[in-house]
Amino acid sequence: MKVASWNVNSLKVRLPQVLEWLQEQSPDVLCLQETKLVDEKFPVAELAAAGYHALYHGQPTYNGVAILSRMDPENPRCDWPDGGDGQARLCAATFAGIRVVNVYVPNGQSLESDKYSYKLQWLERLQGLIASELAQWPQLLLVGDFNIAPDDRDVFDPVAWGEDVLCSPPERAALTALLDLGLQDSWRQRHGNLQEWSWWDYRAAGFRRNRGLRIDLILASVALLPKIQDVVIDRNARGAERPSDHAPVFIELQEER
DNA sequence: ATGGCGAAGGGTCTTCGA
Repeated sequence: MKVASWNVNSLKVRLPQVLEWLQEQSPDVLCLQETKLVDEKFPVAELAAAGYHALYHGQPTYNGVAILSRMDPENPRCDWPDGGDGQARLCAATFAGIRVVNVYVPNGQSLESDKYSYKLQWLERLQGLIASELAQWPQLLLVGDFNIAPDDRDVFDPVAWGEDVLCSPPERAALTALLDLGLQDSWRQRHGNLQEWSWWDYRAAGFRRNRGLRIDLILASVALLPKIQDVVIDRNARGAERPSDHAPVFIELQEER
């Protein structure tokens, strides 16, 4: 099974690229972040024509997440048990017994911002949600745009970036707390000390100069670790005409037999 | 050289992203 994650920075703009990528890579599941679409405008028909079901959870202008899948999504859920806070940043479903939780973690803006404390609160709530999901589905993938570079190997210039937002100790501790539930950063696990990025700033020729961060992650529960065949960041998509600033990331799992 | 791009909504600019 192939499960992918991609922050598309507006599905309205990026739909042609998404359809092309689905055709080219044929993932079983593609989790999207920053769709920036209200549900009424989600391109259900175009994706169905490409052979994909869609579970989507949007809002006007900001955020928005979706899960596209070959299989019908089982036990779908969007947002929190209490109904959330109006920010469409989470959806989940089960495919062939594997729970896929798709998140768009708040950016945080700066350490002084209210958005930063919201980010830390959001991550703490996510920890509770993942604990309960794991209890029900030991085979779990937590994927998405985490807006956290796990450590300095995931930053093009860690000295310049320092402990600023995306790299601050409290954010990294929140990520560690998630991992401590029984998850691993699958790309890092597979690739040792390799340095690749999943996001490059639109400004300052970030992609051309390969100045980026690895903030789009696929966390796999320990029950899935023996099944991992490969984990890939597809930087080709970032070089497209009118690209998202994020590249797709995907994991390939050995099929049950 | 600390700003540079891109998207959205609304409207010729502001806010946000990371």
